[in-house]
Parts: sequence; C-alpha cells; structure tokens
Amino acid sequence: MEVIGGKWKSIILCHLRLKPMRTSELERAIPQISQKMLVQQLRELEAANIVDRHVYQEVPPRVDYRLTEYGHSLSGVLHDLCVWGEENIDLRREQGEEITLLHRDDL
Amino acid sequence: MEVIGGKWKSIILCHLRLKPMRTSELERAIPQISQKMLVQQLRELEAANIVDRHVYQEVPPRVDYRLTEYGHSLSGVLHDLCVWGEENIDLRREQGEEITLLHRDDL
DNA sequence: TGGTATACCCACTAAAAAGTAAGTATCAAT
DNA sequence: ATTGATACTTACTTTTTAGTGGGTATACCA
Repeated sequence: MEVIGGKWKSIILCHLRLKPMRTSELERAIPQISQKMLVQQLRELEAANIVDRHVYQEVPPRVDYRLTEYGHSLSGVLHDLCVWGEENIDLRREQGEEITLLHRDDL
Repeated sequence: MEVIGGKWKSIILCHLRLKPMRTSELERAIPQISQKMLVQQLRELEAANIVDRHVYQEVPPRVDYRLTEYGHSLSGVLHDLCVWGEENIDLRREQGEEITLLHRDDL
C-alpha cells in the first residue's frame, strides 16, 4: 500500500499498465490531476522502481513513462483491483449513490 | 482505493480475511494502531459494507468484526496484494533497505 | 526578437489523515 | 461502594497529502 497508495498512483499505474505514456498524455488521460501531483507521483513511483522515465534526446523535449519489469509484476493485482472497483461502483450506483470519480471512463 | 486505502484498512482486512476478530484481538494483532484509529477504520469499513459488526448480548460486552459477503469478494485481491507486498519487502531487504513495518509477522 | 512547445520546479496554502491522552458507559462480582 | 473488563468517545495536536498559482529551461522557427 505504501507503493500504490494515495489518490493518484493507482490511477497512473492503471494507465501505464496498458502502454508507455508521455507526461502530456497522462495529463490528458487524468484531467483532474495537477501537473505538480503528476510529476510528484511519477517521481515516487520511479524511486520505488515501479516506473521508468525514458528521455528521448530530442527537441522539443520528449519523455515517457513505462512500467519497469518489477512494475509489471503489479499488473495482475492492479487489474483485479480495478475490476473489483468497477463492480463496486456499479453496486453503489444501483443503490442510488452518486459517484463521480476518475474511474471507468479514464481506464 | 477509497475503500481499502489509508494506513490501516488493508492490514485490518488482511486479519479479518482469516477469521472474525474481536476489538481486543485486533489491537493485539496490530500493536501499533491506536484504539481510536482501529475503531474509526472499522466504522468506515462497516459503512462501506465490507465488515460486519457483530454484538453478542453478553456482559462484559463482546463484539466482533467479520467480513461481509461483499467484503469476502475482496479477499482474493487482498491476498494477491499481500503476496506481492511480501515479495516486495524481500526484494528491498536484499538491497539493504531497512524495513520495519506491520507486515509479515503480523499477517 | 518574440513566440511555441515540452517538461518540469518552487513557494505557499488548504485539507485530510493520523496520533495522543484522557474520559465514558455497562453491569457483574466482591 | 469499588473494582474490573470491554468497547468505545471526545478534544486536541501533529503530520502528511493534496491543491494553487506562479516561474524556469531548452531550442527550434518565423
């Protein structure tokens, strides 16, 4: 939980699980996140060796982030959690709860 | 993540996954948690319909907590997360990191 | 020279989560 | 009347996490 906890990490990871993504792509994919939080969470995931920051030697600058091999070892858990979460949301929606979150449409 | 996030919920759930437990048992099983946090987290898990608070009509009072059926649907994910976490800890210990947490010995 | 594009970084503030220490309620047994 | 056991509450403080609004650096291109 220390590694994937917090408001944003699991969401970021769910995106990166599918393909490497650039900063700006992630920003678009997760519109609610601020630049600061995005960078900060990516740094922490990098420090935990879950994602790899890949810099292209180009101008204008280009960077993308991808799961490391170790990060991929989380993929299954993440997927299951995601599936559970979506069922969870469905259940709660059926019970009339209003849920407007970062799920489903983003993932 | 809203349901199982935070510092304590996943730990509590990992215990309850195995068997119903009383307040005092949980306190002993998770020595670092304060009474306040334990009760507070249990209340939140109850509100999310993940755990069920079972009161015995006895004196002195007796209460235990157990996963609801819905809570059990998390059991698999929780287990996988736990396994990943332990591998994670092993890896980091091999690399000389000092980790003193609530894991392994408690679970 | 100024504009564009990308990927940041920094200082500050606000909000949420967690921690601490003490108190409450019940009722039986002594 | 006091103690003991259990399961909480409450008030308060500290720490952590998240959000806001700005700024920086590089280098091409007109």
